[in-house]
Amino acid sequence: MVRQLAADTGCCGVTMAQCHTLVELAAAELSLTGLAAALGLDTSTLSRTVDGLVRAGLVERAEDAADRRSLRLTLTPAGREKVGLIDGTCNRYYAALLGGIGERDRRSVLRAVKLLGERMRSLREAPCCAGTE
Amino acid sequence: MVRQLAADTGCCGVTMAQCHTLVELAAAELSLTGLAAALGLDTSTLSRTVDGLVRAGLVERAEDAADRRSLRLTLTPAGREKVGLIDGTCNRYYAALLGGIGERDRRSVLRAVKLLGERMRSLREAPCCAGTE
DNA sequence: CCACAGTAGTTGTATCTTACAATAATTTGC
DNA sequence: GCAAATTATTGTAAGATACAACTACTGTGG
Repeated sequence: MVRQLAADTGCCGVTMAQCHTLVELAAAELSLTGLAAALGLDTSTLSRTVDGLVRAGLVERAEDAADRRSLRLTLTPAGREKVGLIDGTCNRYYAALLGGIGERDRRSVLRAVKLLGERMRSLREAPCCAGTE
Repeated sequence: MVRQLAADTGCCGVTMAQCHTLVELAAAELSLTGLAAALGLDTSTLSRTVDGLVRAGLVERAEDAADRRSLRLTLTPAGREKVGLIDGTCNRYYAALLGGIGERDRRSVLRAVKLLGERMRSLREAPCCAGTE
């Protein structure tokens, strides 16, 4: 059962939700609501996710002097290190993914993914069924 | 990217897991283990997912005459109707997605997605963090 | 200035998704 | 014919997520 946990938390030792949160916090220091908006999740969800990250010593909750209701969520050094690890893993994965694709195709794939991403953002609707993966 | 949009709620009134199961069953009548293999999930998970679909009147569990341990999982008429609905929704979504992309680009996007899919399947590793967005 | 409306986080509760382990019912292989 | 393998179900456990209720604060209009 411990093994299951390790396997399930295959993202460099954190869960997916934690991973997304860390990466988002690496991009910008945020409040909880800011984080929720950035990730499109509920604040209650994020509050608990952040709990886990704080317990893991990867994130710190600091008071915002300007608004005492608000949090300033920051990565600890360990948190930054973890993000580096995550980035490395992702990059290696993408490299492996693209590595098997010819030079010319690769360029077109990158462009296509960019196009699709933009298009998806502009639709921003609840779709249905991810399709063939 | 896929995950972000595919996740979240209501796939035409069924959950995501149910949706995947239905679509898989529409492609082929399967046993529980067959379904688990097709979807890469545990049989216990699928057993419960199927429970829900049976309760919803979308799937039927029938005995397999040849092997009385085994199930023949089949869509009910309502189940088939639901799959039609799902297909329609997906198709409309994809149409909307591609509709905003020029004719020439569209072809390249389709090809790129195909390439990526093949490449991913051949890697088949724990991916770690869906990446940006 | 102060009551009251609005905002930020947390906690309670509920549902969904998933997996591993144990179990019951069968089938199959020797 | 019995031991070993297979099929499905159930028990247990964890994470992800949302909505609603609650607390603590901020900011405004009288």
